[in-house]
Amino acid sequence: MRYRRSDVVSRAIEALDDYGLADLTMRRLGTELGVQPSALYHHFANKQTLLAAVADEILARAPWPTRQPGEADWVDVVGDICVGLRDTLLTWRDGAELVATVWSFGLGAAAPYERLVAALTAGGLEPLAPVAARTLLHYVYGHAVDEQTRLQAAAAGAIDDDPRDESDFAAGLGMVIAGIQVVRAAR
Amino acid sequence: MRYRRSDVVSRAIEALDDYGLADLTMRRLGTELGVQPSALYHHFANKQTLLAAVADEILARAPWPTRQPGEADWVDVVGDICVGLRDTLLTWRDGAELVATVWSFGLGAAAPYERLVAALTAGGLEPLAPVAARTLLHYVYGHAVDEQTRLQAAAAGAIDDDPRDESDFAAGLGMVIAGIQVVRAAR
DNA sequence: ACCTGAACACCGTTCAAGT
DNA sequence: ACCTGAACACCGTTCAAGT
Repeated sequence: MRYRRSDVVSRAIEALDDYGLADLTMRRLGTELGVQPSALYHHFANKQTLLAAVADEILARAPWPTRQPGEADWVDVVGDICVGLRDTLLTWRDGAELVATVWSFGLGAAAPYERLVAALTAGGLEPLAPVAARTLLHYVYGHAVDEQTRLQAAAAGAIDDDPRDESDFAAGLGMVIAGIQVVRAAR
Repeated sequence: MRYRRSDVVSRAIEALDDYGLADLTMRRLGTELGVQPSALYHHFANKQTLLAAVADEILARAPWPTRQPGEADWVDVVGDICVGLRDTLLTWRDGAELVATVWSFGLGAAAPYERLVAALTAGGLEPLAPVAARTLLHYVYGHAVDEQTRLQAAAAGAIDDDPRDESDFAAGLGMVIAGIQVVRAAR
């Protein structure tokens, strides 16, 4: 019954996918591990820290985009990052909500931001890179949270299923990227 | 000690501003009103419904933009709506988080979306209006949540104060609006 | 180093009963 | 119509003590 920090994180990801973020409690996770809830506080200072580790692990398991900064147009590299991020968020139940929250609180999940800033900087977007990266992330997280919430609400029968397909995400992403190109050209 | 639904909502807004969303509990709100927590369930089916009513009331108290659809360029009307929405969200503690969540769950807070769709439609943006409106809202909510979270984290001394001024919001908003213009012209 | 056991100070929600 | 009182099934977190 002796666990390492990484074991707890792995189990937490499974519990997230099985029960959802609202039911990912310290007590339930303890039960899942066959351990008292208080034992978790040996590995993590508090629940927020544990959730940050889960968000980071979700991002670490994401596949890396094939086209690298420098190899291709920044528009393609940035598009790859955003599409890949969205896929990863939707892979795990409540993944978008969790990662967005952890990032907002500044506790972790910084990888997508850093990758976007790197791609934009390599594309010569400095000094616009930070604003552009955050704008892209706000769009991706906002869209993914909406989509995931709607999917679950529909599954629970709470609201009628109003399906918006993947082209919806691509359309909005196209707008944001086009906007970045315009502001860049206007400088 | 007899309250109407609207009295409860008003008190809930004050409690939100005083204690924050995490501490806006049914029990605390009951105490605030001098009433048992169970009494609140006479006015609202559950906490989610109460929070939706609070979000709607926050939006109802927001000042309306001066320039109306048809009177001015859609770019200005849309800009007014987004700036006004951001101001309203930042006026109340955790306002951005609350309104964004209620909207995501489809329980309320639909006014900004409807106003944006109307402005975009009046500007001849159909059939792009719904995608454009959601993209704008994802940006505004994402940015406002970030800003509010950072302000509170800094106030609590959790993270160092890394101030980003209002021009940061305007810069991102300019990108999104420019992107909408591009996609429109490309059709 | 890792965990137990017990406690503290809370939650949202239900429901019979009161006025 | 609006509220009380009591209960149910939970929370996150702390901390002395065990191995």
